[in-house]
Amino acid sequence: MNTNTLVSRTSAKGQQTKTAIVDAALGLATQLGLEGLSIGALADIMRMSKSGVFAHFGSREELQISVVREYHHRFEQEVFFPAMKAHRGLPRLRQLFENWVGRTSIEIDSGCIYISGAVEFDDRPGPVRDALVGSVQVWMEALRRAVSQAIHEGHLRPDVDAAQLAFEIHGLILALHYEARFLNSNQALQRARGGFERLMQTHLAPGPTLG
Amino acid sequence: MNTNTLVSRTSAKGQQTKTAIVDAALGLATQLGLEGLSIGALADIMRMSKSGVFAHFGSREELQISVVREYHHRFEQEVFFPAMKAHRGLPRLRQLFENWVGRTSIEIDSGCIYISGAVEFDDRPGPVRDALVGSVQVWMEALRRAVSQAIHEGHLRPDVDAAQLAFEIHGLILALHYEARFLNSNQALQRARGGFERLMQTHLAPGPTLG
DNA sequence: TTCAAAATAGCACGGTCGTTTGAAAGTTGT
DNA sequence: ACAACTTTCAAACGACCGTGCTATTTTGAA
Repeated sequence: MNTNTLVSRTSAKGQQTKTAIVDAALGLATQLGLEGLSIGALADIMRMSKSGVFAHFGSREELQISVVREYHHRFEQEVFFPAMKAHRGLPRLRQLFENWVGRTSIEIDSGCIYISGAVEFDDRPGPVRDALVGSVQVWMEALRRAVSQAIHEGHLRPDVDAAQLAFEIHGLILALHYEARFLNSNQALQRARGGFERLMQTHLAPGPTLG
Repeated sequence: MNTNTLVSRTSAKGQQTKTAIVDAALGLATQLGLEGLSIGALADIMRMSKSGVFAHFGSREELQISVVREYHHRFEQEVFFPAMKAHRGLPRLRQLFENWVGRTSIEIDSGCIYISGAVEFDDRPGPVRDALVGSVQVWMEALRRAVSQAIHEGHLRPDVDAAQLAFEIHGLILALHYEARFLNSNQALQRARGGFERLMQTHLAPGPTLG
């Protein structure tokens, strides 16, 4: 019986080193950006030849896309899924934001490729940009859904515009990233948290739910 | 009488073409970022030789710094100074934001080097980063001052934290730039304006001043 | 153990980059 | 018009880039 299809022809060792390469590439990309990611530098880190690294992807673009996918996966694991354990509505939205802020804080030393990638690829069409936009939109949609649920659960006022609130939350994260990472402000974290709290207070539904 | 100092040795024609080069360089940098700014591409646009362009600056870094300074100058002219004609306090703050939003909207086709530069240079120390940080901080300080004045004029409540409010306004601009330019959202402009209005309403001082 | 397939290495190509050098062309004050 | 100076050019350098070859080593299953 033929266990191999025509496409799948990688050995166990192959996949193993490939994920190790993507791992290192993600580390490089969070520091230098997806555009700063070079196969030569990656080969040095991996102690491999350039062509050895290259063969796993076939092109630099494919390598960049692999990095985007890996980042997407980690973002899901560290921000999205843990927050799903919180109660639907305001608690989950709070947890979502807190996880997001936590990740952004960690990334003060390393950078977020959803942010750096947006700047690098906003004028550069192609599959890398498409992968980036796709990942970001999945996450944005999840955020919007969490806001909507907080409204429908009666935690936030029913006249709140979910997309508008998500936009403003996004802005807080972007400002946190900007001021902490670029301007070296050590107050940015509390500013972002404070902004979120004020945002929630403003939109809180009246009634039995306490602030 | 010696009219020339040791350093100043540029002719009228020299300055003229230099500013023309910086002009073109700014256009290139707003599209491709300061890192994407290459002397070869610039020479093609100017129909000059690479070394001809290069000679005006002595190094790529100096060219980038010249671009940052020119951007700073235009930002002052188009955002800051016009808003100073509005009445001190809330009207001036509103005008400041509106001019900023207007510039960011225009830059949806071209990019803001205060934003792209922050991403490109947040991990790259050196004189270019220093110039960028300096310019941004001057502007941020001006924004904070405008908020403070709106508080002291009695337009905003006295317990408002000026730096916190400036942070949140900054976030709205960043989100506008991100979603309009990268995600191609055509609602981002109204989202940013709406966020600002809600921000003002929330912090408005009670009393004779109407919303 | 053998053998085909997969992984990796070595090397070279064409390209772009910032920068240097040295000479030619242009400008400017006298 | 001449001389001093500035601006511009062409060419080349060394470094790095992604990529395409070919050969070698390693893997994994029969």
